[in-house]
Amino acid sequence: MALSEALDVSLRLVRAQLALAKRFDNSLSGLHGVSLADFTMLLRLSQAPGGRMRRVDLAETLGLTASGVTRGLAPLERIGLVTREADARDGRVAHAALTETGRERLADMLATAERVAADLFAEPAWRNEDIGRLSALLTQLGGAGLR
Amino acid sequence: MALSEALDVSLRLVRAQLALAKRFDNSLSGLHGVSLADFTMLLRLSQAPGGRMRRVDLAETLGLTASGVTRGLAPLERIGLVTREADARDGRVAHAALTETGRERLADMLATAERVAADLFAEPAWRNEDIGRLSALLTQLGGAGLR
DNA sequence: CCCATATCCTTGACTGCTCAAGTTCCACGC
DNA sequence: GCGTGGAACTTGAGCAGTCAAGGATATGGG
Repeated sequence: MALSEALDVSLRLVRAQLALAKRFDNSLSGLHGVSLADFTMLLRLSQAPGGRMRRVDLAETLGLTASGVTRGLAPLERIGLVTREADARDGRVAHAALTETGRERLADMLATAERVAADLFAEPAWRNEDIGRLSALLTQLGGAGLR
Repeated sequence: MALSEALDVSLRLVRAQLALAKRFDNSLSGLHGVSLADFTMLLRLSQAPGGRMRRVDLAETLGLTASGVTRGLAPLERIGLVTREADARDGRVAHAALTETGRERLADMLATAERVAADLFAEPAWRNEDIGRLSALLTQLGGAGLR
């Protein structure tokens, strides 16, 4: 039973992500005690103006539900990398904000994540051009095809 | 803080997979009551000679642990899509085998999965050439860089 | 033959997410 | 001012996977 190339590439992508995520998870948890999901949360926070975001917006950019964010943020708050800040104008919203410690620890995590990523594309010697191509194709897929 | 392209594309891939998997999950569970993981298991089984595989080999090709396979297969056995078969020569190994029902149901699932995949690459009108390129790049990533 | 070691598989405890329900708060029409 | 609807968030229950430990069977060396 032959699969179409579209389905084949979809399954290949799922499989690749599984292995890739494991690599990041192993390095990050070994060296910093955080998961890839934790790291991604912190990174997204750091990219937001002021290092803070409404929790619901954080969920949106991460592709999680609001409750996923609540649960994921809890341990990061407990260990002091993130704080919860109330909104002055809207009593419903709570912001998640990187602490100074969070920013410092994130810098270390980022260094190891960069190393893992570099290793990943170094093994069969990727050309920069191909990394860019892959990036463009994934963006095309994620941008319009997925919602 | 600028990310390297290698790290950026890694995170993009993780994010794309999340959305993509949700799409497949929604269609498959809505129409057939199975998850994408279930579908993938059945599909891999169907690709093996005789529609049967040692459970440990199934784990390997799926990128799961043996215990993940045990847990994932259990409900499929309960609803009669898969059976457990003992090995005559080696008492330790158990095979998972597609039943006739499993084969029939899988054909339906495959049709909807194909439809989802086609939709995915139809929205911004992918060129066949680009799908092939993406496939090749993911293979390069999954083949050597990840294990 | 028997013991040591290794392989296959399952199970218990845990993690990280989901969905559904509930709480609190805002905004709007009257 | 006051209900009504909706948005932001949390919480309980459940599902899908992990790891670590354990049971059963195979294999190879004395």
